[in-house]
Amino acid sequence: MDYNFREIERKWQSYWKDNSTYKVDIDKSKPKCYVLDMFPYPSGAGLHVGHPLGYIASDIYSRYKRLCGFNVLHPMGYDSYGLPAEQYAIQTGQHPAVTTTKNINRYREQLDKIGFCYDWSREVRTCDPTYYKWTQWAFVQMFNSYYDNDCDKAKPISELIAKFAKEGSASVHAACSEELNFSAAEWAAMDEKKQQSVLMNYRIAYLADTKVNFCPKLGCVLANDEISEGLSIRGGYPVEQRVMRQWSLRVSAYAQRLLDGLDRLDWTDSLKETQRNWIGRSEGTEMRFKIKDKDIDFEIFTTRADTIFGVTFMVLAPESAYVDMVTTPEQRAAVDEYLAAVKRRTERERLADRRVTGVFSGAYAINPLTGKEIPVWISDYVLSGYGTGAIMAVPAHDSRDYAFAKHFNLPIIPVIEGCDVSEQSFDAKDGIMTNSGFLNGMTVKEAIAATKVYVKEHNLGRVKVNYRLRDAIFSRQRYWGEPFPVYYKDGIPHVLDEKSLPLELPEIENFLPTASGEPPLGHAKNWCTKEGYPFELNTMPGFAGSSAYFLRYMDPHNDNALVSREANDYWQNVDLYLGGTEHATGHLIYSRFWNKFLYDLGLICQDEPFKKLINQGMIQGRSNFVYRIKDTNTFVSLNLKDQYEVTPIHVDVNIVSNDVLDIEAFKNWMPDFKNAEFILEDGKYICGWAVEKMSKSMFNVVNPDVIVEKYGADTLRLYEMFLGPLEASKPWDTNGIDGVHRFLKKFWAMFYDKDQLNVSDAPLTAEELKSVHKLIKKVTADVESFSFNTSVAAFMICLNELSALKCNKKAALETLCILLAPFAPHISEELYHELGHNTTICDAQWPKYDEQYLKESNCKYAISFNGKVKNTMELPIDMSKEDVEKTVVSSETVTKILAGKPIKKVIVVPGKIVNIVF
RNA sequence: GCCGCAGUGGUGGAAUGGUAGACACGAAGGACUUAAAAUCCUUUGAACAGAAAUGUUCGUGCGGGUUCAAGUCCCGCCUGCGGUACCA
Repeated sequence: MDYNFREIERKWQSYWKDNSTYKVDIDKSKPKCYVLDMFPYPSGAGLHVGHPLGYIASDIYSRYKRLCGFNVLHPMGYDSYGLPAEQYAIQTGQHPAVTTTKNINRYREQLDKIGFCYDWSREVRTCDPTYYKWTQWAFVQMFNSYYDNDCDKAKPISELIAKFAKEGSASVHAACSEELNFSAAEWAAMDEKKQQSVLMNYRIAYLADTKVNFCPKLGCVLANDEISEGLSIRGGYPVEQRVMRQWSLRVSAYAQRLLDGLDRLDWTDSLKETQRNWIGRSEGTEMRFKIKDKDIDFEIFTTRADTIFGVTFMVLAPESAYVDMVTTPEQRAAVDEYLAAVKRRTERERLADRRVTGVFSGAYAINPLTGKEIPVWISDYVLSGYGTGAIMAVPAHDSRDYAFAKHFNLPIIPVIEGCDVSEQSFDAKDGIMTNSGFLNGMTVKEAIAATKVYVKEHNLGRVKVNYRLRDAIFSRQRYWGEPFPVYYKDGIPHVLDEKSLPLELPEIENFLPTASGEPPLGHAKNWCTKEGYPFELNTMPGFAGSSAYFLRYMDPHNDNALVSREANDYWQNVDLYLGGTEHATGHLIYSRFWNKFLYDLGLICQDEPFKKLINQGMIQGRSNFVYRIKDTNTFVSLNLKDQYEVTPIHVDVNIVSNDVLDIEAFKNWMPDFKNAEFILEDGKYICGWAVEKMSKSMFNVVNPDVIVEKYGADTLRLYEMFLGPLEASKPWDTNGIDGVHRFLKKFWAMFYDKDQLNVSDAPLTAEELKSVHKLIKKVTADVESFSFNTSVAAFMICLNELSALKCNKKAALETLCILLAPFAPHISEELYHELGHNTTICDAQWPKYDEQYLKESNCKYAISFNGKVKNTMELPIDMSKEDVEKTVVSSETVTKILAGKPIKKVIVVPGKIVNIVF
């Protein structure tokens, strides 16, 4: 019987399903291992061949760990709330609930064909009320918490209220939007509304007027990580700045912990670096500048306190509150005009057009160190959201200040010895200070430290750490998301109590977003509490549901808690997390924040959610082209195309095989090509190719179902791994798949003859044992280090060796089955079963290799002369270094090659090389 | 600009400082076959020499260096990819 992968795969997939083979429960007798894939958005396009890459890798690891005796949690679910799902629904004119269910079913169907070992009984969907109850619950916890900077953790807001009542704000060091100062008496005097608005300043989930990125086309605000270069990542629509009353999460309170936590994680350096950049810690000095003749001082932030003697002007961000305070009557008109012009510009225009603009405020500030008067300008190159929204400008040593100074003809004073600032600024942080009073002669580093001390001693400011990381804007003016468990009473937001959760998303007819930003939930009927208090109309963003799903998998059906203490104590956190790099600054920041918050509340036992993280590469498309001769319906093969004037046309890669076009299929592909004619080479039409993004419009989408149908899931799995290193991006190229398929056919044919297994009970010979143990060693090491491509190659080598030895022995097959099971579970399961086992291969044990079989009796030395290898020689393995040297040097070949030349040195590396230097 | 990663045959890609190109694809030749498919075998980095076995030289983006020995380590470039950016 030939290798009938269709029947084998169908058989085992239904067996695993019927017997719940991969269902896991807490089992304290075994060590746990939690292997997780980033769960997918069920998009309308279904899975293409790139999606399963990471899933296959994690599946291999899960199966391997299971065979090693671990109790492996390997779940899967769907991130089904949020923009992508809703956009798809809008585009197809259907209700998102309908399309989401449909898409999920399609995903599941495709996933099932690949033979994953997911425990589907633990599936979660973020749009399911039993799931989002816990998303809402977490929000309530955040609303009821504040961040205490003294203990560096989140605490109940009730403790803060008690402190306010006792001693006012004096002893409170909490993360907040704005520093407030009030006494216990003042607190007591505040009415309910005032107190609530003060508390809002401290809550971890808070409501505030915030400058947001609003995308009119999506009808919705977006978080910073959802935007790139002024355009929305989803859809690529323009984004503008607006001030809106929005819910936010105080992620910034966790900036330092998010940064510190990275050191303890087994993630790639590049990903950690991306997060470090995103968090953007910068240590500097906050300094107070007085305005001349006015009782105003304002603070600036700088990392280059050393350059204070080079300050020649100040710049305020246009949105800064100081603008209004410092502007002189004479300059009022000019300033107003400038502010209006800035406001008109969209974020995108501002980014695209970086011309220097600005206006003089009329005011002068006093340099606190030199006492000199310096003009105060207003310009949009200073950002209101970073630092204090005001800077001291040192044109000699900052390229932006330099451009501004040149444009407006402001003085430039260099303060570092020997630098030339006639053409450009000198930004480097090294050199010796000059023109700088008491700093003269110091290095930049010393000067920064000295200035900090000076500023502190003279009470001119303080040392300050700034972070680029902003609070996460948490409201979306969209329908398809978690409703906030919030109602308004006299305009004051209140959260629902736990018993009333979940607050279910109401059915509405018109769920379309609006360009003005009115939330669609405004259309919902009776969207209020029993008492008639209106509910919040915004919904939560996409990352809400994905921020704690890894915890829910531990205990997915628990009605009383997000995760029980018992389940969390056992499963702890994710041992291996697999997904794309695109989540580096979004999901992977938010979920770490969310997890740390729950940890602070003592609800979970680990403060980092993902111990090890691997980013699988993207699979790009490999497009094929045909070449149409201009103004004809004739197509010319690739290598002849230069003789004609041709237009390349994308052709569906599914009708091309090894770059050879299926001409009949092409004629039937589109009506236009029905009567196409061809100029062939060697009787074939060869197509051109290029690597592009995998997309429908390039006709280069390859669907995993098609591969499974043609070659089987085992071949697909092996091939995706064989394609190259897991972390590398690579084009999908079907050209090599035959080789992997051939391997499985050979494997089958070697042990299966006619209608039955043809294996002997004979023990393995030394050579066979060596081959098998070499494989065990290699595959074990490779799987541990995620080098799946080289382990596939190792299987092929071993099979070739055994085949050359005509080894169709039971002992060899059994070991091969177990080793191959993680990679190609169906064929392994079938052959394992045929060997007489009546349990699944999951009950087998990963084999251990034995060094004694790998030992060689002889050892091959490479003999090199001056580093160049000229010969090899086999010598007994137990020979001493000295004896090897003697034997080699006295050997005939060496004597011949040396021909009497004197030997300077002989280097012997045991088992490897003998180098003779002459 | 800054940060990170990479550059090896016709192709995808292997190589704890120790015989570069494993394994696979493709290609060429051969076997089986009426033929094709499938399968199997041989060759396959380049150049030169040789009837042949084989030998010689050159070869991991470029230029230097360390070393008996460098794809691998160090310094200086070039190119490509990814991230990020008026962040003071």
